[in-house]
Amino acid sequence: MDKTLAGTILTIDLNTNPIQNPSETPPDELIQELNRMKSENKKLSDMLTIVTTNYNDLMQTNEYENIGNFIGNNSFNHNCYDEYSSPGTPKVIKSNVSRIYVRVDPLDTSLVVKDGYQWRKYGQKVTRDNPSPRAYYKCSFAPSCPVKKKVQRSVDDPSILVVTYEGRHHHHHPDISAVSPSGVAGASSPGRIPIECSGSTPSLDHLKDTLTCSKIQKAIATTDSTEIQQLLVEKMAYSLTRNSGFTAALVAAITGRIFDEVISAENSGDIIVSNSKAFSM
DNA sequence: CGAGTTTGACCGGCGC
DNA sequence: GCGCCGGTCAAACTCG
Repeated sequence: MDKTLAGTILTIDLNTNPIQNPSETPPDELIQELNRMKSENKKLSDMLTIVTTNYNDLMQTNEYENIGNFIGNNSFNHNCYDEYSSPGTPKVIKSNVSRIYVRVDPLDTSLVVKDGYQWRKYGQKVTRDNPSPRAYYKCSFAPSCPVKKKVQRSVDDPSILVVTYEGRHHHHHPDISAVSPSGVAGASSPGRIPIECSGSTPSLDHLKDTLTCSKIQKAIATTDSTEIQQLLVEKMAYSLTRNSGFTAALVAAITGRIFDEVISAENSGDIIVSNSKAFSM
């Protein structure tokens, strides 16, 4: 278990399995920006602000449907969800609908995605445009919870499950510890940033409940907490790992910067990581 | 025995 | 109006 921040970021890089979209153009501007910031030895908070701005721009200008999350078998993935309608239709924002992708074992025929919530399957159907069946689930944790999800294998790549969430959970995450080996949880709630903190502080709990992608910048602006900033770095790094070039640049830039701060803090006796569990893998 | 899954039937929206 | 298709229902079934 590597509990260092640098280890966390590197682990994100190793565990993610970005699938390149052929139409995707590498965010060269971001790579250059990160390299420039690192060379100028900018402060982490400054880097976050700039990266977040570019991150939001990237998310808003993508022509293809929003990202997904690419992970190993039975792991949990998380990301920042834009809420688009299905591909092929005009880019219309559809409320409370999001889609993620999960890489699974192609030989595993079960349509099960472990996201920490409890789901009840209520139907399965073979659709016209995809030979693999689509499974329908309702959230069973809270009787009144309206959230549904649909799980179906990608027609292009059977090793990828396409999970479509509809609605938002209006209850707390039922089992935050059982979600993933990384201990990162809460991402099945569309539009929310998955943050887990074993030592709950009011500020972190507030973030956990209220942060959305559009609020990242505000959060950065209103907090001096290195811990929260690091969580945001993790969040953005995860989302941007679609591009291997950018991933490498991001990891190099941010981990280099964080490592510098950690080493500096250790030398000075300051405690930077107040909640190591949030970063442990 | 209760909770979850399976699966065929049914319903409603949409295009022709 | 009709047929197609995605989504949902609900009885039967399975499992712990």
